[in-house]
Amino acid sequence: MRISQLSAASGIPIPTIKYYLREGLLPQGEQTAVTRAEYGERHLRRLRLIRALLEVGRLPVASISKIIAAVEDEEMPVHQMLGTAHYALSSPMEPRPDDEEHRAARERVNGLIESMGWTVNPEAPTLDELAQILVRMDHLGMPATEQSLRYYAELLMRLVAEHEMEKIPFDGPRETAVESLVVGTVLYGKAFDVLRRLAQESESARLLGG
Amino acid sequence: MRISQLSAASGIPIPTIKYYLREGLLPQGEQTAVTRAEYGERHLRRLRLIRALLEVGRLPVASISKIIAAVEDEEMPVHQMLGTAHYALSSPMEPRPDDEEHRAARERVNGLIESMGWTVNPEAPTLDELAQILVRMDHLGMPATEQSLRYYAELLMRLVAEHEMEKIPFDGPRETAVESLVVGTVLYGKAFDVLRRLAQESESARLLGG
DNA sequence: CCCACTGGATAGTAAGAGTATCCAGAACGG
DNA sequence: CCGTTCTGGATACTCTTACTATCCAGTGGG
Repeated sequence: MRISQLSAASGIPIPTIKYYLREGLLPQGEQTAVTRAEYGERHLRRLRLIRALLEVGRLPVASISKIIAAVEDEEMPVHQMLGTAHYALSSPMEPRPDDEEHRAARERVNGLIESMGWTVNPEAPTLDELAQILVRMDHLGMPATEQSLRYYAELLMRLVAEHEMEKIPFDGPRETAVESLVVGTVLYGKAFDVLRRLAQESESARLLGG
Repeated sequence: MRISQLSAASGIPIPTIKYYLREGLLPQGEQTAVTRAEYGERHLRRLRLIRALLEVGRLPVASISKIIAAVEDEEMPVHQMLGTAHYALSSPMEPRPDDEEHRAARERVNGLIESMGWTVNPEAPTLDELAQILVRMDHLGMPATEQSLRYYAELLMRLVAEHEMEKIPFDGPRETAVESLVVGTVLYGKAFDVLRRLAQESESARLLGG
């Protein structure tokens, strides 16, 4: 497959594909001559992954690039790779680390993780992200109670463990497993979000009359 | 409160506040002279809402502006207002409406809504958003089954109905109820997403050894 | 009565995600 | 074997979004 065919098959313009190549999102094609390279099924698949992360996950190209670098690093254990993906998914924080409010919220988060018995890297930016959300909720006068947080956490853990992780083909090739994890993280996350809004709309219709 | 004090209290620079005023995100202060206006607690609260939607919800300013216009339109019923907010939350689609795959996925979504007995406006862009996600999942070789979708939907409905909607102060002033709804939609949605990633990391550590 | 501050208008900036142009070197079609 | 079409690679341009910066004339407190 030459670049024009890859473009036709994926629906992505050639200059954009070249851009992804430059940014390292897409691996180089197999060079068959100085001015010729051959692309394959893998490139098509990768393009679909990129577009899903971009358009559904709204991830910046730079984050996708980091995720893909981790996916392609054969040395990296799969669990650590997922950590990298999660890291890239976290909204970049620009917090004052000396913020007292944030520190207090972060303590609440630590307590939650501990009381759930979860194993989470204390360095994970996800934890600060959650703390940040708690701070905002407080500011807006609708604080989240520990009780409801624990309820949500419990429920999500059940869901992740029983319905998401078990689908990951850990016995297949590494790249497949790792892609499934990333796609699962992003697309399932989004699907969840959308379903929540639909449930909310329906419940609002029931309560308020639509 | 003059603008400089509003800026100091909120931590947002004056030019940015002026920008929000221009864009209609923030209501004008009470004009006390040609070159003087007075801002109040409401403006501070509104600024916090804006920043939460921007930084946590990652909503574009234009969408926030639409939401706020709906919030301030006293004529609009609360349920319809929530619809507007949901509309603004949906990722803007740029689909070919003649896409056969999309239509099929949309049928699956319609079926899901019906089998759940939910009341959702068939025009809601949220439905197309979900269909889009299903298409991507198919493309990436990890299709979602009707069964798991129904499981998720059921679970989310329980959660929304029993733990989110009941917190909304429908008996208070309209603006408060409506803000709670919007904040709930966005911040709870995000909190959920973050908790899901934490659950996933913990489960991954358990399964793959961290 | 004067000078820092204000609201309003206009213009400029920085980051992110492409798009467009150029170029010289194949490749295939005739 | 030769001209047209494509290609990879490099560079430069564009468009959008969310701010920032400047300017201006008009207060209003000390």
